[in-house]
Amino acid sequence: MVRKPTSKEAARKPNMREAILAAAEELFATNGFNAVSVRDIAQAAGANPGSVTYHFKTKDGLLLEIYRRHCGPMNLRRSELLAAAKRVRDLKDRLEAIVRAYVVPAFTSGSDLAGGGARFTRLRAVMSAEGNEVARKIIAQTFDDTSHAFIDAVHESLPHIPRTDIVWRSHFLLGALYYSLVTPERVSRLSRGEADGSDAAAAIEQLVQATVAAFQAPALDQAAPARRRPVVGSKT
Amino acid sequence: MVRKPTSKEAARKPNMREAILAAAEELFATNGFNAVSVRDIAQAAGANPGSVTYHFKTKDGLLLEIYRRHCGPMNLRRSELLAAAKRVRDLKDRLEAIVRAYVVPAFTSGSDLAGGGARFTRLRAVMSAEGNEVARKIIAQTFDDTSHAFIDAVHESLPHIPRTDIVWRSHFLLGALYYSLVTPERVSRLSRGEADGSDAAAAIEQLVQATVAAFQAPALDQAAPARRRPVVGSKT
DNA sequence: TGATCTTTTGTACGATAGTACAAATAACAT
DNA sequence: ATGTTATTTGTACTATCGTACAAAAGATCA
Repeated sequence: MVRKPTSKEAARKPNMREAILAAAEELFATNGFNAVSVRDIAQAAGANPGSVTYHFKTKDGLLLEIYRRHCGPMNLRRSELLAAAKRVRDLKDRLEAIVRAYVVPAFTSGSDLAGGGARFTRLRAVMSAEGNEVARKIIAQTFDDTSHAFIDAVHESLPHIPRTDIVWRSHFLLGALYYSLVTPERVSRLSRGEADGSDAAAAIEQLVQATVAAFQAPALDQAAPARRRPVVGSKT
Repeated sequence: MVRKPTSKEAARKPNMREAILAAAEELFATNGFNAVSVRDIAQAAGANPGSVTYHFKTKDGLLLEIYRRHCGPMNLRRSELLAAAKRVRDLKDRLEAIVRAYVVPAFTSGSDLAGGGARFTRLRAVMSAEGNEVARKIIAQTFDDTSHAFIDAVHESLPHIPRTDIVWRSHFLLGALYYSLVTPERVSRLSRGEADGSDAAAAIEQLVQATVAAFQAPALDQAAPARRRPVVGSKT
């Protein structure tokens, strides 16, 4: 006979574990952690709820595995791009390359995982907003090294800017990046259709351009609040 | 006996409704909508779960009321500040004043409500990330006018920048603003204690400075992608 | 004071949550 | 084919969810 489904394509789903991971990633990224039930995930993956328990033990374990899956590749990609960026001769071009090294992997995945890194980055944004404990721990111990490397690289390109300012500005970058992935439709809406918020390439270019300019802004010398500013009572 | 609690201060809580609103605001802003139960809110407010149902009917109704409470005052404040900003003579100063008019009310409340607008803005950030339906509807129909007015004002200050770019950059501003309120501790951590992420005044100054620079960045002419950029394969 | 209205409390109900676990099934080495 | 392991299914348990509702308590005013 020709070919019994011997080796691979035996079951309906070739790899249920992957299907569950992908479904969970998508659902978590768009609805948050608590709004999504294990049953929702199972259904989206065409699996049985018990199967989720089998593969990942708990719902937290599933989230943990999603992070484990992506963190390595994405940070590796960032390191590579950052190393390449630091070799750029022209100072202006170098800063742009550094920013790009930070932004691009967040949009275009750090591995061959289906759907790209945009989905995972969006998931990180949502978990961050929800104050998810599992995510917080992983984030701090996995991304801080990368963030520091990025901040240092920017600082080397802009030695006259205090490190504090660079930290703030790179924080703004991450916030802008997250928000672009969380509510892209707002860009389309506010631009009255002239721009497409879910166009990753456009988002990257806009983000890089804006961020480079922000980094290059004059330092904020907190020693001299000399110049009077428009009065806007600070109640805090 | 001295004084029976005759008129006002009869009940232990002078205004339970307000206490519930405040507690819900705080809990939603830090944990998200779905992670917080009505019982959590009631307990934090020193109330009975049934009391929440009595005052707000449903959990969605409670969230709705929080928005109703803040949206008016905050947008009013923004309008006032924006109007004042548009009267600033110097062009550079005007742009800064416009940005400040957008940022400041988000941090310092649009009313006398305890805790300030920072908490409400953080709540908006979290709801946005969670894709909350109730919030999405209100946001679109309540804040879009303000956003358009802001974008128009910036555009008038920078006529040579395409409106599309302004939209993107103001979107980044909102993302940065949100993120600063959601995870201020990250700033403290990455700056190794040199900066305090929860210092609202510092956040405002940094954000305004960076955003003004971003707005002033050269336009992104999508007609000419002439100049070669560092190669970073776009998988999307 | 007593009648009426507002607010708070206590309890309960149905739905759904996460997860445990035994039985059923598929995959595979021998 | 058979025994063994890996995976999937089905079901069930307990906890908690949002919310309804009647009774208690408090406030208001004739």
